[in-house]
Amino acid sequence: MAATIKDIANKVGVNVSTVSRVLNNRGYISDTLRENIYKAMKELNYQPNEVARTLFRKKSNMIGLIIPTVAHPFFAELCSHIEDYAYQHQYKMVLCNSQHDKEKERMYLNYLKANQVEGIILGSHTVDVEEFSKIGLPLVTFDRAIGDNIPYVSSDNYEGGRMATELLISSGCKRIAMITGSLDLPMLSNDRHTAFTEVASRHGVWHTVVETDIFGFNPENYEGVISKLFESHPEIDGIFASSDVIAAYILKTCSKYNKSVPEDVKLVGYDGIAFSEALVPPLTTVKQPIRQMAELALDLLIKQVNQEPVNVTNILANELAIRQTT
Amino acid sequence: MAATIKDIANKVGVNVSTVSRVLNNRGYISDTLRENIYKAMKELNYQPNEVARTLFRKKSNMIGLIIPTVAHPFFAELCSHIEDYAYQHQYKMVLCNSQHDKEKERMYLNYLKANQVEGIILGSHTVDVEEFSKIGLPLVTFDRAIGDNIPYVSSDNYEGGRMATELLISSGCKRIAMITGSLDLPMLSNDRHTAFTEVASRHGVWHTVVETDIFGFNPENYEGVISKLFESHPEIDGIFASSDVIAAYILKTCSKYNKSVPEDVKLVGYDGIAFSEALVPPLTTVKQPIRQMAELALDLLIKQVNQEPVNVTNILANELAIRQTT
DNA sequence: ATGAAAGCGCTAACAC
DNA sequence: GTGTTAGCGCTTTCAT
Repeated sequence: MAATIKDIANKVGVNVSTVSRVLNNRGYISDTLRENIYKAMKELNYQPNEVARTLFRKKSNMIGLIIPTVAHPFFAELCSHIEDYAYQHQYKMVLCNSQHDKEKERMYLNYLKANQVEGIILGSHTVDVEEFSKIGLPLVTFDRAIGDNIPYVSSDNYEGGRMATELLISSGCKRIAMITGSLDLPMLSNDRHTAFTEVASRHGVWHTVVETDIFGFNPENYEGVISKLFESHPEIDGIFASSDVIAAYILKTCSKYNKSVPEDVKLVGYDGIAFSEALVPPLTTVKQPIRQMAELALDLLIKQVNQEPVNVTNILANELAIRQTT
Repeated sequence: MAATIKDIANKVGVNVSTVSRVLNNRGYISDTLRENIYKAMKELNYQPNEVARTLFRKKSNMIGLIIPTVAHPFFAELCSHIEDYAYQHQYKMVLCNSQHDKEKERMYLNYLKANQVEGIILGSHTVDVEEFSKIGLPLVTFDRAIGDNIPYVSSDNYEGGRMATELLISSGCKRIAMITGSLDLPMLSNDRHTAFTEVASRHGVWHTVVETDIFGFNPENYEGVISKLFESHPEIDGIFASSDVIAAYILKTCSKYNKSVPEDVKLVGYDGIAFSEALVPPLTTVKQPIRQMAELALDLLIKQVNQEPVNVTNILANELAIRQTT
């Protein structure tokens, strides 16, 4: 059994409140007593029980992060940055992969609430909006506007889509396609698609859009969808992928169909994950400021915890990283 | 303020212990009372405070996972599977990225202990072994044997290295290289390297080994190291990479040096992460059973929590996935 | 400068 | 069947 504050008090022959005081540096304690108490703590290898402290203080120093899956590199990087920044702010992070499972998401929401997390960062939401509102906990979402007073952070999706599409067109593409994750979810990232069609139309460029499945990270599905596109529209000479992962599979499929990139088809991805640079050829992509997004999300969460006002809309600029697929 | 058990008791006009009883389904409660209590809970949107429960029960249902960084795809997949399996067992998971930072790792260790996690899964350890032993918490490590009674799980690194090297040689390679992460850390994955040199020597095949930096996921470093190898040994016709991420950069560098894979140089990776299939050409690799490793690790942890005996050594077989780089 | 006592929200003897 | 009480480990008035 780990030593408690009582053990320390008994050992030194003082009251627990005295020990508590040195623990929290409150009030006056004679130097010798303080020394003795520190010594006893060392000897008994004492560590304050943070659960008990949390119960009393009503402050857990813990946040929850709910994302579809950390196995997706974009979320992995996001998660890594959030954890990093949380650590700097003395917060621990419980990681929750919803797998787009409504039930799991709901369970986690309650779980987190019951465990007194101070707030939740949401990169996934399949559960109904009301369930979030009634949770009564500070919330920040990624790429989802789910309520008038729930702040969200996202990259400038429309502008990102615009840049990608303009680049394709200015590079000489005449027949362009967009391959995107499901557009069924009400996500801000759907603006990438809006921009694509608007820009292509404005330039009078032939274009088409194909959606992959809803689960975002399903390679078999990607390859099938892309192959089908190449079969039905062999003349396509430019593709905008809504994520770098999809772009990687496009690259793979191009190789299968003997199309060289960027000569036969040009390709632009989205996200700017680390792997996009390792691809052959290195992927031209719309680079989201992942680290800033992560830090901003946590800042917004902490502000809410501290009852400070926050902006609901938080859109960060992307950077077009022109590499060798365009 | 969230409703407490007291609020429910007051509302229904009973004692808190009665409410607690229905909460925990203990003892006899008249049906009508039970109904009333349930109703009150619904109305007040009551949720038991798990922090209070943890304090009393001395059971937090929480584990800690310490890894170098979840931004590395291998750890991302591992983490995802651990979380998945933990959820199935009613455990929550605190994610800790040590970034190979001794101080951060140490802090997290204490943090987790103080927060009464039931055990820790360690995919990173820069801290001294004694610090782990004295933590007095169930522990399971990945790829690291840090103590006689601390169970570890790993893939069969030697056998993996052997298969990879034999494949290179049987495919006709005459001058082979291994590019590996730092060998300075006392990790079991170093056996991949041992196997490489032993097998190559036994076959009388010329071979060389180059180490990248210690931080495992540093692209600039990878590219430099690989380029240097190609400059000094242009005749190399086979490479074994100690991770798929490194293999991806080798592929990229091959393209830079106009070496075609697998014609000019053959390549075998290690890990079997999702991305290895998306590469062009799809990467031949030693596929670790990541999901099983994750589940086994948690099983071992839970067994320790329940005071059940466990095997210290837990080595799982790899599968050689022969794709198109050999 | 230190101790005594109450209480954070919940559970579990022990009464009756 | 239900209430009373003590206590999990800690912090914080309020005394002295």
